[in-house]
Order: sequence, then structure tokens, then C-alpha cells
Amino acid sequence: MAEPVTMATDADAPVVLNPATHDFLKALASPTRQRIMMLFFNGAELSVGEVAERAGIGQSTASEQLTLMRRGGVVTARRDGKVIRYRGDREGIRKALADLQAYLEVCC
Amino acid sequence: MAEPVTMATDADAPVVLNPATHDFLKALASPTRQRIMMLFFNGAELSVGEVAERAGIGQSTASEQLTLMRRGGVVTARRDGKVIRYRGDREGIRKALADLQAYLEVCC
DNA sequence: AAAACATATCGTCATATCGCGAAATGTCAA
DNA sequence: TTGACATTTCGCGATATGACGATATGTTTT
Repeated sequence: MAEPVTMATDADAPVVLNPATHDFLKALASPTRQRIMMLFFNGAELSVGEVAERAGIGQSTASEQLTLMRRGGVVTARRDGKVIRYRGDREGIRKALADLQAYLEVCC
Repeated sequence: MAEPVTMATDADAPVVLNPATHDFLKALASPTRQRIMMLFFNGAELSVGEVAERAGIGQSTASEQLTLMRRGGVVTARRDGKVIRYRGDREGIRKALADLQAYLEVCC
């Protein structure tokens, strides 16, 4: 409940941000993943194969990048038959942005 | 003035985010730079040498990482005699977070 | 101008990440 | 359970990043 970021004093300032927020930053700090992110424009839901095709990357690459993005909380996945459909994670993003903002509040 | 992110429709959705926001994400997506960031806790102003010492890294490394962070808009630098003092960039961070939020609004 | 000092840049190496094809895993249909 | 198909995992080469020491640049003082 008590985040390492809130109410910090000089003595117990966090040295790194929490893993979830770090994963969020990594999930977006790559041109390829940014391109993938924009495929989920307007709530679109896409399979791994569709992402691979539209992003112009191999199928295994798409799978790996989507796993990272899922870990970063920017997309969610659900199985639909033999296909897995991904879409933007509105709530995950909202939370990550809030955490990031709280983290940065400490120093600036 | 018209950001590539705002008012996007399905036809002209941005494929990557603007360079400034990308640099912002990169500036924070590294444990070392996160550690450095937290040194600027509570508006502290530190020289390159002080950052190197407190972060436990070499002087050249500190200089290079601070350059990245400056490009990402998370710190500012000013010369003070023969020393250069860095501190958290409140306004740069605020702007970057707003841009990031706008970018993510598109898809989620 | 030269000495002293802080920072920036350069060259190099170690490690991490990216992207791929191949193989393994998992799921539905017959 | 076998076959067909989608996704994940694995192994690998290419490229990017991180950190360092050495050197260059810039600033102040003498």
C-alpha cells in the first residue's frame, strides 16, 4: 500500500523506481514497440499474426515484443479460440502514468 | 505546433511518438539513470563529479548519462564557474508526461 | 600564457537487446 | 488421436548500450 515513492524524505528516497514502472518505460522506449502500440489505435484488437503483418516484423518477434508490452502493462491479452487477441490496456497505462508521475514528484 | 499525436484519426495515426517523448522514455528506462534521477531529490543541484561519486560511477559515465537525461528533458544544466550544476527539470518532465499521455490517449 | 581543475569526447570492451528462422507448445477440428 | 494452425520458446548473429580509462576541451586563477 505505501508506495516507495510517496512521502519520501531525503533519508529514504527511492534509488530506483518500482519494477512495474520500469517495465512500462521499457515497453514504450523502442520504435518497434511504439509502432505496435499505435496498431491498437481506437481500441482495436489484434492477433499476434496481425500485429506481425501490420508492423512488418516476423511472427516470433511480434510475440516477443507483445510479451514485453504485456509485462509493461500497456497491452492486455485474451485467448479467443486458437488465437490470442491483444489490445491497449487503458487501466494499466493510467496506473503506470500515475506511478511515474508520483516517482518524479519526488525530485522536481 | 500541431503535435503528431493530437486529433489523430484512423487514417493518420502516428506510427512512432515524437523524438522528444522518445528521449524522455529512454532517459528514465535505465536503472543507472533512475538512480541518478533520485539524486536530484527535493530540488538538489549537483555537479557532474558529485553525481559520479554519489551514484558510484565513473566521471565520464556520469557526464554521458547526464547528457542523455538532458536530451530527455528530465534535467537541466547550468554552468557555475568551472563546474556545471544539474538539477531536475520540473517543466520538462511535466511537458513530457503530458505528451506521453496524449500519445497514449490515441489507442486506449 | 601556463597551471589546475571540471567536464566532455573518444576508443574499447562487455553485455543487452533486436530480429530472425527453427523447433516446441498449445488449441481446436475432424 | 491426428492434423492443422497460432503462439511461444530457443539459438543465433547483428547491432545498440553501458561503463571505463585516456585524452581533449573549456574555465578560472596565477
